[in-house]
Amino acid sequence: MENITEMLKGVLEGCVLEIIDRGETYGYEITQQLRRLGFSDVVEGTVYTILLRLEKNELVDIEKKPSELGPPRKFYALNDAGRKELATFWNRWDFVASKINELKEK
Amino acid sequence: MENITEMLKGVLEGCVLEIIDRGETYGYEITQQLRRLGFSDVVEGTVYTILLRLEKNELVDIEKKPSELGPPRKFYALNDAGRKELATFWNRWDFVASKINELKEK
DNA sequence: TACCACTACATAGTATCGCAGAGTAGTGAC
DNA sequence: GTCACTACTCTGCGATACTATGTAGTGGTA
Repeated sequence: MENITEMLKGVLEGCVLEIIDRGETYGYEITQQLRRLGFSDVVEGTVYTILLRLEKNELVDIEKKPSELGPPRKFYALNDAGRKELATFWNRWDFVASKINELKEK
Repeated sequence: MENITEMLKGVLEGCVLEIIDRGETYGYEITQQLRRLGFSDVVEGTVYTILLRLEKNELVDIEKKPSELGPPRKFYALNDAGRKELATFWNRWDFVASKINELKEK
């Protein structure tokens, strides 16, 4: 799917939060998951800027662990604020999606 | 609903296209419709920038008509390119929405 | 030994979009 | 003659995803 960039604004960060909530993970892996999900054009740089933002906003706990396959990994886990933000995100999504679909249907 | 600004990016323009497709209309009226739909914080400035963009991208035909209630109105109607863009928008929306919901469900 | 592929993180700069804020104008009511 | 409502325009800003590039560790292979 082409040119979904603008539509991803405000939702990609929520997707990253959701993925982290499923279990401690790291940037490279998150990127792969998003690509597998269907957002095949998402690149690492995008995910890392989101992760740094989450860190800056204190929504995640971080732990650095060595990898057997390359450089050390930075593992992310949601803290309380992160879980709260995730819930807020889904509320916003449900609201917007329902309104858009309402417009679409009738 | 608060802070849905980012989530509206790439979506609001599509909504405006859809509203115009329902029948020739003008900026002020479109703003009212969006607010009635539930996007109550949408302001005129936002809609007008979208309309100017649609005009610049040659997606609409424009006709100026006098109003009995105030200044003359600029009526917008989709041209072929506009209808094509609208279809593309809904394709993108269906794709993104399905992927997000997929992530949400499982 | 040299090169390549894959893993893994970082960041400066750019484009796009919705929004805030202010202004201009026309009509009618009180 | 002030106010409310209708109606359009414009400048500048903040947030976000993307582009492009760089760094670095590991393992395979020729």
